[in-house]
Amino acid sequence: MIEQKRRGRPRSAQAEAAILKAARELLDDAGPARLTIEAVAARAKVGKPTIYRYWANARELAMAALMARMPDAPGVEESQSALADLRTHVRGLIARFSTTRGKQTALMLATAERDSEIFKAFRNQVVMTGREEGRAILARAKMSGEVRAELPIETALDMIYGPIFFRLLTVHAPLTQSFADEIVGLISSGLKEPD
Amino acid sequence: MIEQKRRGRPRSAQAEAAILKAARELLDDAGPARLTIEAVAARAKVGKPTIYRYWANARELAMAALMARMPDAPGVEESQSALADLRTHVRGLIARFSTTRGKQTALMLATAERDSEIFKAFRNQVVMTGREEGRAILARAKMSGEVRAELPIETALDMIYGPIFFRLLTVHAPLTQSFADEIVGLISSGLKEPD
DNA sequence: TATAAAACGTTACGTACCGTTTCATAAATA
DNA sequence: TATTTATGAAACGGTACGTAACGTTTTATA
Repeated sequence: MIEQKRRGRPRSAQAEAAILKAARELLDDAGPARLTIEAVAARAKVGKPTIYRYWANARELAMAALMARMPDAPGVEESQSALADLRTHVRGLIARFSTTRGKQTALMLATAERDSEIFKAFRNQVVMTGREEGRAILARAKMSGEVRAELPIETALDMIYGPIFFRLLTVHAPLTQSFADEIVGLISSGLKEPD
Repeated sequence: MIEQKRRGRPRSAQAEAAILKAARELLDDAGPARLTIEAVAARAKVGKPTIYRYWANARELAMAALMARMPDAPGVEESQSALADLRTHVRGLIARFSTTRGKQTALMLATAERDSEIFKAFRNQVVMTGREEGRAILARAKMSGEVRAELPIETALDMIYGPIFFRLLTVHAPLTQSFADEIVGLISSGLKEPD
């Protein structure tokens, strides 16, 4: 992809940065509900049309701002036990999502328009990359025999990410590190009486 | 509770019914986003203040309309195997929630104000009653020894409801009956190689 | 060097809902 | 009959939307 030089005045990277910065500040100060285009424009000292040139509406802008914020998953180093790595992975996941930003991210994910492009990008970045790592760990666990070969990996992954998401959104119970341990413990040993 | 006769003109049960009917129709035709007080008032041929006399805002009205719609859980009859009953329970859950109404309900749950009274009522009706049944089944499974005594029941419940909720909201994979079977299978047998 | 293209900030516009208030009217109790 | 409360209709001020028009600024191209 060669960068084709457009004819007229180039877009101001400075304006874009100011918009994203203002959006982030509004997310922190006032929450996603008060992230309005007009408020962002005022705060960033930018015209509304400039914002609409980059994003279609306030939701997309919010997702962009959150994407720029969410730290990447730290990445789990392989140890001898894949299940131990899984535990580390889930613990990290919970740590990252039990922040204000994490909650806002989950809420965004839950309420966004399902078929927009930005939603897919958002989902891919904030959910699916973490999921990739989980999938790799489980695959490794299969190889090493720590886990049975017929394990339905996708379902197992949903049983890891689903409960975290669930607690984030329904807040019926706290999202603690011990929850991570229980999830992994339960998924690895099942409910049956140990023989 | 004796019904204390109020002094003036009584509230019109007919108006309330018309409002709820209009709200349900709008949910079906246009989705939760287009359920506005003005649209409901126009459709129900009712004044806006009448609506506000019953509900504080459009979200509460939407929850009320959905509550009136969600069918109660059918209730699982006890069989000899508690785990078989659990499977029936989860299958029923998925059947009820993979409808348009189920999706709207999940969305409502995810986005509602956490501390409003109506939210608690809503959550209690659409989530917690089902959860009660799941909890009872798991307790029975403990009694019968189908499940080990140290099982963290609340976490196990989250690992049942969480994944369903997760797929409903992220739509990364379909919500099928076989998903129910996999969840129960996975939770009851764990990931370990069967010995 | 002139021209066309594109983005800029400003301002204004019409639309959609919000939640509230006012009003005359209807329906109940005291 | 007087009082009280709910009703539907209409209008209110307010917020935010998304778009269009404007003149200005910055760039590539002819």
